[in-house]
Amino acid sequence: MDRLDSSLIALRRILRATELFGRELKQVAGITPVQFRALQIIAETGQTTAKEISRRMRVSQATVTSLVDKLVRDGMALREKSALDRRRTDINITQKGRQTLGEAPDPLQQRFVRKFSELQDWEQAMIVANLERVAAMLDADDIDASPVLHSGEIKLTADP
Amino acid sequence: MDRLDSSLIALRRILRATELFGRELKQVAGITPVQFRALQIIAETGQTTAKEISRRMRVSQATVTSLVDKLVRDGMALREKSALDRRRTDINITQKGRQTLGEAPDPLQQRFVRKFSELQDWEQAMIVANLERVAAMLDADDIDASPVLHSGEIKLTADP
DNA sequence: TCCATTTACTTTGACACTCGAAGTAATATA
DNA sequence: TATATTACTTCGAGTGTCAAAGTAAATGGA
Repeated sequence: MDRLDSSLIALRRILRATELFGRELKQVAGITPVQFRALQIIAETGQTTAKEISRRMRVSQATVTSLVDKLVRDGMALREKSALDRRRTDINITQKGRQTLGEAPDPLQQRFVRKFSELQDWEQAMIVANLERVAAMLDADDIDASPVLHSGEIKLTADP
Repeated sequence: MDRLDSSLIALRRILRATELFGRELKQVAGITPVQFRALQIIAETGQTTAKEISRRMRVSQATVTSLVDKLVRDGMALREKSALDRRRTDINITQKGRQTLGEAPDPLQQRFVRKFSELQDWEQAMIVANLERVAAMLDADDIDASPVLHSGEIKLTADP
């Protein structure tokens, strides 16, 4: 088998691992990766707006509404009309939301973090360089993702 | 920013690129990545069974049924009772299905393939080694994916 | 041969993610 | 003030996914 095939297979394995992780998260923490990511965004500052989630996750506002519906339903978040601009709805994280975030295993990332940390310094550097190179080859180099291993989040480097 | 963050970000970029590719494919070719992958499996031998698709994509048979329903609805595939074993349903690809496969851009993979092919031999070897290492760190090393950049396909190394 | 088991697949009902289009409410602007 | 823009929700719809239950066919004893 040639190198190209090997590289594609390795990529697929990486994608597959994240997919399986999603199911794991759902089972263990009772929250889906997408909801988890939204909750993370809310948690960053304790509150945010639908618009902001929509922008950062790159999904429509309609999607955010249904997403937040579920978080509210499950007691992880609260909606509150903004006092400053009453068109806005501030979305706040609840105690339970924080707890879920804290307790959710994020097992894929933990696994990776643990193993990565055990590597020699030069090995880490090499892996980072190669991963970045692959990302660039996928033409994903116009985006700037956060250091969280989840579907959804994305930030344009030249964001307004 | 430390190396760990950098590596996670690079991984996220890779995941994100495949996600965006999925939407691109849907827009351009009118077929979703999952359906595309199923069609590819059918196309490999011209026909296959639901069981086989289920096994290779690692989804339940119920999912395969609804997936194939859509392919049949869209004229990409046909069901036909097997003559040998009448419990079975052979799923055949149609002319239109082949055409879709042929014309679908699969842009992410092409992009990657093109750029990867331009690399020096030793660079390719290094990237493969590093990707495989990362895949192993994600604990995905008990699986053996096919050289196709899509969600879904997966094959156990110790498949019966 | 006959019945129980296994195998292959479909149906049903359910949930999550996603969107576009249309609607509501509030702010900004000309 | 009238119009436009912004922020969000609602509604209707498509896709992916599964578990559980059902149907139909083959297989393997007794």
